[in-house]
Amino acid sequence: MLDTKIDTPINRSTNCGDCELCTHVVNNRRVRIQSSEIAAIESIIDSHIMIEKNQIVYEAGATFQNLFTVHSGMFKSVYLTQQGDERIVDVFIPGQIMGFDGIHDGKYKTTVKAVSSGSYCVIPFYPLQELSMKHRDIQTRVMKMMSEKIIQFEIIHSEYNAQQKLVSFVKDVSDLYFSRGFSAKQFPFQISQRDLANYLGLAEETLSRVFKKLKKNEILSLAEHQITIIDMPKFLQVLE
Amino acid sequence: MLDTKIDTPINRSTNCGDCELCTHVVNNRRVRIQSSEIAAIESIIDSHIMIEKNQIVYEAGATFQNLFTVHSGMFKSVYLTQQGDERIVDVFIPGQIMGFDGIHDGKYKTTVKAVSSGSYCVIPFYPLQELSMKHRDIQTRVMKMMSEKIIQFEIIHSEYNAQQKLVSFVKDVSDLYFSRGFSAKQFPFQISQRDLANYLGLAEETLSRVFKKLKKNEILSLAEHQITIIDMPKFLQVLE
DNA sequence: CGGCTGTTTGATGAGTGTCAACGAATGTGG
DNA sequence: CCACATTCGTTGACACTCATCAAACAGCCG
Repeated sequence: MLDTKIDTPINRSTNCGDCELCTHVVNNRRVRIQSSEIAAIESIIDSHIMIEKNQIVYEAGATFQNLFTVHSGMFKSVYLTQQGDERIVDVFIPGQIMGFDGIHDGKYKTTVKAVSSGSYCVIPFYPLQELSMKHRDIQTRVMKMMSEKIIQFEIIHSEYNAQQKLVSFVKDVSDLYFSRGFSAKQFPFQISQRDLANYLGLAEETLSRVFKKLKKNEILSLAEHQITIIDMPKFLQVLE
Repeated sequence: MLDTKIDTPINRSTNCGDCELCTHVVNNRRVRIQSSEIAAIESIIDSHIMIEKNQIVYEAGATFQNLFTVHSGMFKSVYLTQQGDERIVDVFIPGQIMGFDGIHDGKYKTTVKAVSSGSYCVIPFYPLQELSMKHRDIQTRVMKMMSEKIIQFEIIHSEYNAQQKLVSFVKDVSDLYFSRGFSAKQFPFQISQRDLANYLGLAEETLSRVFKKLKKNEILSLAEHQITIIDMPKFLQVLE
């Protein structure tokens, strides 16, 4: 993997037409779909809504109407268990689509909140479906995005130890930034260790100890809400 | 939950028009979509292909062309890790759709095999897409099924102990049978404990001990490839 | 400055994985 | 139909990862 570009650390964002709806990955790089279709999509979306930390994008139980795409910042999807505790089931970074869990029965199943301040776009679903009836490629894109999410979950459901869980998550974020032209080795990381531990199914203390160990072994460090992958080969070796 | 019907144990199957493509759940029961649309779907599918235990429905890496629906029996979806070991990432029973992991980039990501002998139907994807361009409801059904799968994975990714993992799986199977008019308390269960342990992320020995404990506590028993839920309230209590 | 929230550290134990071995069930070939 | 091989499930002993509890520390904001 090459490092082509290192830019300002906080809230790097996608341009319109760069989210998953309008792009797909070829050789680790994002490529746009046809511009006529992008124009059609742009005509229905509502762009760049600013949001503060901990504010809500959509709430579990609310009527499903929209999909959303992250423009900048990081978002978390929270599921409330029957026992009443919150479990973070997904984390989103710029370009990713949120809201697929609402399609099934017309109600969102999770609550999505901003982890840090950021911005997002609104994609009204029924207009999007109208477009899908006319543009086959748009229908295909939506299904492909959902398929990708299914694959992501199939493969996550993996038997990793604590260190591998963390490294695997950091690698996913790294890959996503890289596919959008940012540095794979250094990027913003605003999610709290508490939230991350919850998402990875670990105790907060365990996660803290794993970070410490990774820093001691000069593999990875976290400082000022910024991840630095110190030694990429060693980093990747953790997952073997 | 009421028990309306107890039938022969092995290989109970769905009728055509009863799989997830043509039905949705209302109040724990499956209801069919419009018959004109079912007819359209039936015109493109290839029905009731018999298959023996361990035979392959589709293989990881093969070109995506079809979705599949289980008609009878049980199927497993196997992912080959980079280290070369097999992890079972999903399990399917009658009515469920297989193959969504192929849409994303045109290649299946997992291999699907029959756990027991059974039968399945083939749904060619591009003809299905053609239908979706004309029938909005069909497009919606496909997206809803994918959404349901996403939700299923979001919620699985849960922090259960060994006993809860098993009970949760058995409950999912029970619910699915019940929604199709079969007994919720007694149903066929042909998957091997090895496969099930793999799927649940447990050691085979641990799973065996959990079954033993559940039997001792008169909650659940497994005999002759048949699950019996002995005490439904106690059974459900395990998940609290 | 005090009161948050988020992170770190240490001590301890429960839950599971691993290893080894055996028994039960199932399949196979003569 | 029997003898053997193979897969599948069971049991016990042990080690290890990680959750839990308790407490202190660091950073941030009013």
